[in-house]
Amino acid sequence: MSARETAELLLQVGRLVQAEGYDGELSPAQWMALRFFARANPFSRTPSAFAEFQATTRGTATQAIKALEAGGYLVRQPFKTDGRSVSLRLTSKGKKALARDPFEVLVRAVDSLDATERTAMRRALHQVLSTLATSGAHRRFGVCPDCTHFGREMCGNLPSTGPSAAECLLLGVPIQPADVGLLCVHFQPMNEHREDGRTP
Amino acid sequence: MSARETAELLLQVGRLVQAEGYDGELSPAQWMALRFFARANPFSRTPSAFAEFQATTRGTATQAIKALEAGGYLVRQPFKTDGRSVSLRLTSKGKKALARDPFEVLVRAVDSLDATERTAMRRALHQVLSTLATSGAHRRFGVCPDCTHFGREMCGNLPSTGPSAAECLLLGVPIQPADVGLLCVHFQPMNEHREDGRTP
DNA sequence: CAAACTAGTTTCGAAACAAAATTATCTGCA
DNA sequence: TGCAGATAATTTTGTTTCGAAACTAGTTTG
Repeated sequence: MSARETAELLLQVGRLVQAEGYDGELSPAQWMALRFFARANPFSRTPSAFAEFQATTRGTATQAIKALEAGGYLVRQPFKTDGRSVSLRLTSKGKKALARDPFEVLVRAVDSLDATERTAMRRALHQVLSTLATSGAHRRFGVCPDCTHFGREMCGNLPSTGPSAAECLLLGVPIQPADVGLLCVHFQPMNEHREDGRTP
Repeated sequence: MSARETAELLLQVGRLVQAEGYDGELSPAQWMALRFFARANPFSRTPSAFAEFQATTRGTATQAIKALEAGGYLVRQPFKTDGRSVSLRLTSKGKKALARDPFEVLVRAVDSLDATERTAMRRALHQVLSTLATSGAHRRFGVCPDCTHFGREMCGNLPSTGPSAAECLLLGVPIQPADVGLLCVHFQPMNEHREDGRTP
């Protein structure tokens, strides 16, 4: 009983925020893309990653990106290692636009909650998202500290290695300190039983 | 910091559920309409009320309703008191369709939370919605027990009036016991300071 | 080197949308 | 009463978004 009511409230919030997204310079999908590329780590700033994040198709994702690029909010940069992939990055115009993001009203609304309520909600939402991700076919995005593949190297005793470097164990590459808080496509949540037989 | 993260999670859930809505017989907007008319009280089963609930225009709302009517999920019935208004009602086919609502995966996900988490989230969402509604120009929908206009008549001492009837003080009409838990357009939340000068 | 695969793009038709115009009905005011 | 303005719903129009499928180009595998 209460579950249905709560779920309806969740949907209401989503719908309301999406409706807000129509005012202003960008469309809801374009705002979403701008937000994503602002929050995604270097591995994840690709059209495919955004498509997965947005739970849509690559074709649709391309169109939102194309519009943002034409408007001067994003610039593309081909990968060195893989000629097929491109990396999207926010321009200064893109960064400035984020300050006018209609989504900010939601951030402020959440901010007006007191701290315990906010953390309770965050925990609950995390769990709901996990449940949804396993029931559907969608990938979850997360940040390094919550990820199985995150290798914290203790502050290096060897002077050659820098002090306390982070590393992605999946890709075997170092992670810049500034990037550990960004979203990643390769995110694999820790401490989760996988009931299905999927191999990641 | 945590507020932004939490807000992003909210948006994620919304997007994910909307994407689920594409599989099956109805479109996301149509599912939303079906849900609304199943949960709205007799005053509120109109195209205009749905448009406000959905934060969209009346024209768009009409189209979703038209599709549902053509599919045999809804039937219309003109109001007696006002020749302009129509009341939409779910057919048995509409009710059966609700059981296949893709939104049910979210209900189940919320249901997998433990009780304290769930109520905490519900309270938090309520407050977020209130904040959003006052910041934007949107009306909140709610149920009688939370509404200023709800008049609980103590169980009538006069034998002529029925035992413990509910009444809407705004409209001055009795409310069926089955309807007090349904959504209402005329909902006015209790115990809320209005900082703006709006007169309801 | 060829086949299979992957990243990204393009194209196309269907649906959803907002905005404006339209019709019918109701309300208020003289 | 009669007329002006408001309201409920619909229709129309043009735009945007979306998914699906076809397509290009680079990469990996055998």
